[in-house]
Amino acid sequence: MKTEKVDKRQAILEAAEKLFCETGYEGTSTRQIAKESGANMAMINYYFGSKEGVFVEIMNERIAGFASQLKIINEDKISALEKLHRVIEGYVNRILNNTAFHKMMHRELSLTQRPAMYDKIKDAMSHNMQLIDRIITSGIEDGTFNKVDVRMVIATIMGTITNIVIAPQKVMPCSNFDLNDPKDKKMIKERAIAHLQDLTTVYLTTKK
Amino acid sequence: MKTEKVDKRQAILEAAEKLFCETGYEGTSTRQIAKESGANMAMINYYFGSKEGVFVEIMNERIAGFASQLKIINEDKISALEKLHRVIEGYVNRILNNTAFHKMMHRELSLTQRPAMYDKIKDAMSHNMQLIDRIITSGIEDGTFNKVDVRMVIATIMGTITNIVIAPQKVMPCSNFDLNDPKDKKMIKERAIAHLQDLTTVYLTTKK
DNA sequence: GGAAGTTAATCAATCGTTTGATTAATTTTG
DNA sequence: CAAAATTAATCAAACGATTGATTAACTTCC
Repeated sequence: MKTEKVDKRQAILEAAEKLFCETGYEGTSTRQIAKESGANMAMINYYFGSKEGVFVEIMNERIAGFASQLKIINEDKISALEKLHRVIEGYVNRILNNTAFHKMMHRELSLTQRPAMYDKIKDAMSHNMQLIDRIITSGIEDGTFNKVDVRMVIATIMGTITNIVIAPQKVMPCSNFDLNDPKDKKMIKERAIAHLQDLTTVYLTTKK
Repeated sequence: MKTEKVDKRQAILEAAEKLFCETGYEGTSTRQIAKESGANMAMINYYFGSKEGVFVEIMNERIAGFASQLKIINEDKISALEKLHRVIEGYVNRILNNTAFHKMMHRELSLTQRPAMYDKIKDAMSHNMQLIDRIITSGIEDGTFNKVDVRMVIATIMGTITNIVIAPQKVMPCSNFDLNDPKDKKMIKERAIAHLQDLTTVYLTTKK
């Protein structure tokens, strides 16, 4: 018949991610997920075993997507500074294209409980960190970068982006702008990239 | 008798804050709060009306405490850079002395729901933002600072600190350090302050 | 004695999960 | 090929447990 083959499994994942982002993991009930996805409640346990199973699956898919998006930045042709700039650009774009998920990820990361999720998120993040660490360290070693606190510089790069996503009203408190509006998002992206590239250039390469 | 006058009201507040920090607002039950504080469950509603009332009271007390701690930085004697450095020092100390609360605050801030709390936190934060904004803007106006994206610089300062608190393993992933250990905390504080002061000095005052 | 503080018991509502039955699709078999 | 057997997907209903909140009785203290 009219085989409008709606993939309920996928519908559950998408509805759950939306709800987890909006109201948090604990704040979202399986009944809400079922209603939002148009699936029966039992389908959640049928496909994912449990509510937490849904969450884990969302994380797995996202992290896998992120990892595959990780480009090979280490072309020997370009300088450490250029590599860093590309990482910043990629990182800003990635996170600002998935603001809701990124907020959720940080929320769960800040919970001491749920150790499985914590480790999963941590591992995914530490990979990016090591990438940035190697770039900055190599720049220091070949003398193009100043000797700086590498881990703190990384905290600055990641923290700046996260701050923009989590508290956008803090960046432009007066205006009624919206990260969901593509026009506003584009503008914020450009500002963030320009700022971080400028900041790192000045801080890492200015000879005192 | 041994009138070790235990203030149940205060005990509830302290237990609730501890639990909210560890397991989140939704993840903490009133029964847990009662057990942890040694009070009867009805005491929670007797003193605070509701579970959310406890949360609001915690926020109110914390924010009030923070506001009173806000020193008058605007002595005309010192330069904009010096003012900024003092703000950084104060901000790092304040947040790293209340890491658990700060984590909880950010978690709640990242939830679209609970608008009352959202506004309360936002207002408390925007006050600090305006302070930093005024300092940087005045520095730009009198020519001692470069023309920078002020809001992005603020995002960098706040984001860096938050990043350290929320994901400490990202700062020192290899070592088994602990922000609850006073020795480690002191070290991280000093590194964060030194880094942010150095960063802002170089970025804001280096003539291109 | 009366207000404030405290308690155990209980409330309706909601939680995540499970059940048994039913339909739809696929595979096996004669 | 077609009937039978098997598997996958879906459903409404209900499960026991837990939720935040409230009640009414009791104690403490001024």
